Amino acid sequence: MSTPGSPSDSVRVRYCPSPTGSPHVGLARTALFNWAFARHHGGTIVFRMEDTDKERNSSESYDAILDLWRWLGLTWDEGIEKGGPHGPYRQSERGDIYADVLARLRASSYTYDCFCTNEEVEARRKARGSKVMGYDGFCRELSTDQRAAFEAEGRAPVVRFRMPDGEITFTDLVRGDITFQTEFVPDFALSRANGDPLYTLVNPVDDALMGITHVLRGEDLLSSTPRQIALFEGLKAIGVAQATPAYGHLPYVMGEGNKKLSKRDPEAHMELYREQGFLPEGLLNYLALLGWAIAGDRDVFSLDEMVEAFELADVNPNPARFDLKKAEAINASHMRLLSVEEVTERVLPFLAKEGVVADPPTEEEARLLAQAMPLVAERINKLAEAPAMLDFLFVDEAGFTRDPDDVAELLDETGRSVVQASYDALGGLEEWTTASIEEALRTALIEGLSLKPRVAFGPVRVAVTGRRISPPLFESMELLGRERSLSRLQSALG
RNA sequence: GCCCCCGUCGUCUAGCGGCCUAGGACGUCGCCCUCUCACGGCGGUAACGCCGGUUCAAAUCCGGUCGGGGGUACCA
Repeated sequence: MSTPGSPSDSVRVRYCPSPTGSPHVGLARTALFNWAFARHHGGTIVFRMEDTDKERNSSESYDAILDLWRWLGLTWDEGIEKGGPHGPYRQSERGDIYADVLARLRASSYTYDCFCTNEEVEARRKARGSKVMGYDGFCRELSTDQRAAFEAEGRAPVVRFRMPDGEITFTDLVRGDITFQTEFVPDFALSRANGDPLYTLVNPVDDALMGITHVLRGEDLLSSTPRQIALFEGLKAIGVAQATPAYGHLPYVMGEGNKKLSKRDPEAHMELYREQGFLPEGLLNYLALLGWAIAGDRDVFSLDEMVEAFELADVNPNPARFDLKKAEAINASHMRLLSVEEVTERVLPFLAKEGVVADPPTEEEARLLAQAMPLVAERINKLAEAPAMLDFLFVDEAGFTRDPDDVAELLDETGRSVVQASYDALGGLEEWTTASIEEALRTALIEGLSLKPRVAFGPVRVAVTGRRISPPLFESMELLGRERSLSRLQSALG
């Protein structure tokens, strides 16, 4: 399976979302690529929660992320709710670990205490006319006197990492070699003045402690990579890290225009797609297409096929725009891959939510549904489209309503005369079957009234199903039954 | 400003020096099927940002340029 020099079964990757806000498509796409990569190589997936930001964390978000991951089927082997040898897996519970690492780092020459305020740094930068933003290294070589003076002022230091001189080159797993001159990478803070560790510290520390071998993340983190690589040298020196992971930066998922899909954009939220009735496998298939292709002439595939074929070298570094239309088309393809029984199964929660059937459905409802779904399954592209197509069959006569717009358009005077003729033609039918209904109506309307089919059946459809759009009319009437069908034709006249 | 990334149809992409008068998918347009819708079928539309270089040969390699994006925090 594994070849020399390529990732082997020792691959360890991680999901590390922070529970702030609702899960984003970019987050899911990144998770998917990590998942596919790890599964392809028989590796291990660690799930940890980066909940260091006390201000923005929420348990709702935490739950939403786990819920989403389970729905999508993005499994993991170690971490949140699973445990493992490197826990705890919530950063909020790892304070002692970070404090210890920070203390050891502070005792080394890799860091130094910095007493500067942002204002002071900015003032110095302006005075110097420097083009490089960020910290200027002022506190790098503080004398004991200077230090004492700051402390006498009541200042508390942040711990800063001392970037080495020279350049840092790494081989990005999707982009190839990337080099940064460290003069453009300022010394960065690892902790706040109050001692709280920052993301810059905890993310690499956890990767180190959890033995992460491959870090696949968003392109937005590309420019922080030299800092992490430099930090890893320090972590290795103090015995916290064994090795520096390999990094791969996945392309952005963009929204409309040229902006990165932002949290404020409703299309960015994964819940939306779930609510609309996307299939997890359909959504994931589409997400996979954002930066990866299984073949030149094919874009519908299963997750198993993706795992089989996925290689990081094939990931396209270009940013990709999220295209709802295509996402829906891919989803529709997956819908057509399901059996009617499977579609029925998946549609059930949507029907229950809309009150079309009980939860769980009654025996009678289940029976009707089994008859109706073959008509519906092939004409919906998302699960949430089902209730509107089916409710006319399940609603009782007292609760039956018609779409006002469709009524206005199709049940005008001529429309009602068509309905009347239909009522007359069907009233005496001996056998109530799709074929006999169709024959009777065609005879009465097409031949009798010389109407064009679409003109003839439109009003009948609205009368019986309440909508201009419905499953096939004659089949629908058979399922509805003679009594209710006739009663609806009748009520459409009044 | 500075640093980094990116650049093939409207969109997602295939392409890794000759198979390319550039392929597929979504979209879009036209037609067919048809009781609505959806499906399905057929056909059309449409791209290698630009300029140099390397080479017998470049969408593919190199340089530049232009354009887009991101990063420049005691956020993550």
